[in-house]
Amino acid sequence: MKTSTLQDVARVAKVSTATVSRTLSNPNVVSESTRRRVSEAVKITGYRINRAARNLRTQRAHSVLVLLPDLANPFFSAILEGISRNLSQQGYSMLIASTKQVHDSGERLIDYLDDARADGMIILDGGLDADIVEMLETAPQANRILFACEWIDGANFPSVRCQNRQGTRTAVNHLYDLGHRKIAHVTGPEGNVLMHSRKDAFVDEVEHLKLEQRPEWIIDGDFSLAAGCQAALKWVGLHDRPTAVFCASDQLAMGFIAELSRRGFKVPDDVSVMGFDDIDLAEHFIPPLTTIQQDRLMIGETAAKMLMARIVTPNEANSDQAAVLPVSLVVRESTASLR
Amino acid sequence: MKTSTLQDVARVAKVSTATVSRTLSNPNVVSESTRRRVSEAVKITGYRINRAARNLRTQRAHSVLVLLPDLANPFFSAILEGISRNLSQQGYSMLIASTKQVHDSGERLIDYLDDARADGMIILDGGLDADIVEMLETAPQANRILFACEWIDGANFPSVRCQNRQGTRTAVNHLYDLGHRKIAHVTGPEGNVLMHSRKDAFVDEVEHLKLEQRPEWIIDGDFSLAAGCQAALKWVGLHDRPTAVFCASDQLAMGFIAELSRRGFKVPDDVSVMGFDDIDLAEHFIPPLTTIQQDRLMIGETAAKMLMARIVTPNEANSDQAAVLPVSLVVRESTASLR
DNA sequence: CTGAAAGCGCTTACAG
DNA sequence: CTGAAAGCGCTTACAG
Repeated sequence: MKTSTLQDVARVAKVSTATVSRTLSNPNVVSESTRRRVSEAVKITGYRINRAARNLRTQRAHSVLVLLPDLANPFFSAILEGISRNLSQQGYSMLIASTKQVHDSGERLIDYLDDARADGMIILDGGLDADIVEMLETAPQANRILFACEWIDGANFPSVRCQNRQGTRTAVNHLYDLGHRKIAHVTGPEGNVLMHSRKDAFVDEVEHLKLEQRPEWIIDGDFSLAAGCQAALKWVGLHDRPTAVFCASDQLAMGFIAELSRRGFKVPDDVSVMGFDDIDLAEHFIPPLTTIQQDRLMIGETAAKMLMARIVTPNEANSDQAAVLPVSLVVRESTASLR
Repeated sequence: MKTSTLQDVARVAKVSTATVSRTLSNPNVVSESTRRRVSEAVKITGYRINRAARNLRTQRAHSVLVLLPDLANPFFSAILEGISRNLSQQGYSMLIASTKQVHDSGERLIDYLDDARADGMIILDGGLDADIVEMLETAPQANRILFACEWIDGANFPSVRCQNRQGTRTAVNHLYDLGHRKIAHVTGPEGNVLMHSRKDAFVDEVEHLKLEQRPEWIIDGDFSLAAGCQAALKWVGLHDRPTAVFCASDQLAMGFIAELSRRGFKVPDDVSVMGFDDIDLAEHFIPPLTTIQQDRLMIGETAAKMLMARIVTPNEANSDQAAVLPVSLVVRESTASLR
């Protein structure tokens, strides 16, 4: 069974293909009777538009590429959901690839835009190499590239992110309000924009609150469970242990707590621990994790919306260079008053 | 800056577009000197193929749709990674959508194939409505549809899955070998093929080992953390508590354990608990989870490979109707000998 | 080994 | 409001 084309519909409806096309894309420019005849013919023939043909003709791929650092990282799933929701609403498809894979396959990121596979891209990876960033910046399609969650310092791409600094301040103040005066921070990976943003805000706030600061209370991590475990060992080894620890991600916090309980420490009795993100697991963890919530669904939706605006009306760009979405404190049971 | 086309390359190389096309897709059918001239011209013009044009001409979308029940579920990320790896190797792109979203947007799944957006689809959702399944089965492109992880009982689609029955048997025997004779099972969601497959295998194996069986030792769940918590409450309420519990998913097991420790029970001291899947978190959980490992990366790769074979050579299909991938027992600390 | 030409299935000025 | 015609950028028999 051959799938039917505009021609087939036109023949059945006894109109030209132009008219069928118009009827389908802009019904109110044709007459009532034409509309009826065409929609009847569509039903009879079982016509489905051929997107490849439309894409070629309109010079639009009608799809957007989402670029992740790593497909296997569950942090991104809710963001994808948000992006996809907004995209499909506008008849766009979502293409997914990981930075690493694109690189390994010898392709260049910009190829996706160059070869008409995608009309724009949302990049969730702030760790791109400098030469790749430069290639993206100087590309003619640069205005159809947008970052979400992470971003590139110094580059001029629009971005969607959460209030990393504000969230960090809120976290430190939550611990402060509970009476904690010795607070440690487990950081994200070196070089990561989120890591720096949160660490800087942490240092600032601790200073602002006139709390004691020690270099060994800033513990290097990398957002992962494993790094959280490592950090816990460092904490255990400190002579003068902080009574509270703010971790740059929930995964870090979970690893931290896991390792501590393995060694006989209790959270929050022996130390209060906070995360950042509020991933699904956070509320089911033992103990349920106090954390800073970012609305990943909204980050995704906002990113898609901003990108689509730039794709549809490329001229009016640069009106919204960045969207910074609010975060909120979620108090659960991994933090407690200092006794 | 306009992107250059085959025409531009042809002009610079002083050959026909046909020759350029040949050189690019099948270099060894042209002469050495032509090859040199063309690749020189490609470099000069910065030519990138226009995929929309190629797709239209070749009647191939060069992309595959992966259909998830739910984008926000982290269980699938490793599978996507596997699929994407294989696909991009063959120059194919990966489109992602969720069953729910497609349905909500008023589209039909088969549209993706019908309108030349995708050449095939990998469905990770065994819970499709019967009418949708029928539409897929009777479609002309039915042979380019494949299920992975889950499948549809009674439908004739090829599928990739893990050894659900064998894994379950292995789990029960692990507990048996540790001395447990009273073993409970927390199931997946009613109606789910994996739930039935694992539950049936559980019942069979318990019977085969001549263990005591009681209806209340089969606890209804649904793969989620929350359901695991619920199940734990049921276990606590039993007069004669099983000494070991096999959960149909890791998430269930984690919820189960979390709720138990909230109530002062210790795992594995008071009860041994096992999961199924071996998700990333399993080894970092407290206690690290004994579970049945399925290789999600390989499931993804195998699915992509099987589908691509059917897309490239549609005729030779039906040679491999199902791939059943091995699982393995991973013993950690959530199970222990009965004392 | 190479070129001229047709055509994939649409959309969109242009003319009426 | 409608149709004839051009053309998006490729690939591929066909002929030489």
